[in-house]
Amino acid sequence: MSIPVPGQPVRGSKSGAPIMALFDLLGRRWAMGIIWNLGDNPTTFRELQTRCESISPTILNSRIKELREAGIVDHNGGGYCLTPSGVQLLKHLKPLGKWARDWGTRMDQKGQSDGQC
Amino acid sequence: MSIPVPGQPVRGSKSGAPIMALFDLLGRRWAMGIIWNLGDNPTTFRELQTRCESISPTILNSRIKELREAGIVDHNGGGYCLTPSGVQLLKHLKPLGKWARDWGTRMDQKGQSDGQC
DNA sequence: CTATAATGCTACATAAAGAGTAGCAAACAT
DNA sequence: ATGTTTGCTACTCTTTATGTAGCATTATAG
Repeated sequence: MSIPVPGQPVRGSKSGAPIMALFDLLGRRWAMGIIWNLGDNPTTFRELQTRCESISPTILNSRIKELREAGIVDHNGGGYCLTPSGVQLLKHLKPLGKWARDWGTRMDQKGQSDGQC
Repeated sequence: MSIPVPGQPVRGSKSGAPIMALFDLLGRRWAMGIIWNLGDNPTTFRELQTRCESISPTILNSRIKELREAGIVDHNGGGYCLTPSGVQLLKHLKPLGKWARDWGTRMDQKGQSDGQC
C-alpha cells in the first residue's frame, strides 16, 4: 500500500491536505496501536508483535515500513523506536486514553438519552 | 464489521483496553475523516459524501452506523452531527492538524538525518 | 567450532474490508 | 403529478488483512 504524502492526492483530499494524509496513514489497521505500543524504549519486532497481542507479521512489517517512510518510526541497533516527530505525535494521542476510559464508562451505563446533538 | 466495545476483546487487547477499542474503531477507513468533516453543524449524508471527496456510500454508511452505536455521532432532523462526547473526541483530534502541517513541511525538505531516536 | 536461540523478516493461501456504480423508497417542494 | 433531495441497499470487483510456516542472519553458549 503506497504511503500517503501531504501535498499529493490522498484519500479524502485531492489536494493532499496534511490532516487527510495523516488520517490515511493512521487509519490503517494497527497503525495507532503500533505507535502507542512503541512508547519510550527501543522495541524488537517480536516484542512489538507480542505487545500488539494478535498482529500478523505481514502487516506489522508493512505498517512499520510506512511509518518509517513517514519519519515517525526508526530502527536503531536495539530495536524500533519513535523518532522525535513520532514522540510528538504520540503525545497528541495520549489524551485519547482518558477519553477512551470515559467512553468505556459511558458505554457501560448506556441507554440514557445520549443527547440529540 | 462488528463494533469494538471497551471491556470486551478487541484488536490489540484481549481484555478490551478502552484505548485499543478506540483505535480499532478509529483505525477503520474514513472514521477519523468523517468525524473531522462533521465539525459543528448538522450535515446530510450526501453533504458528508461530498466533503469526503471520494468515499463510497457503502462504507460511509457502515462507518456512520458504527460511530452512532459508539455514541459519537447522532442524527437529528437536519442531518448527522457529533454527540457531546463526539465533540470532545474531535477536540482531541484537532491538534493533529497542526502536527500534520509540520509533518508536511518536514517531508518536503526530507533527507536530513531524521535522528536515530 | 557447533548447536541453540533470537531477530527480522518473506511466502502463500484464505478471509474480510473497501471501492464504484446503479438505483430505489420515502419525504418534501413545485 | 412531477421533480428533487435524502438516506440508503445491491451487486460485482479489488484491495487489505489474517494466519501459519519457515528461512536467512547474527548473537550467545557449550
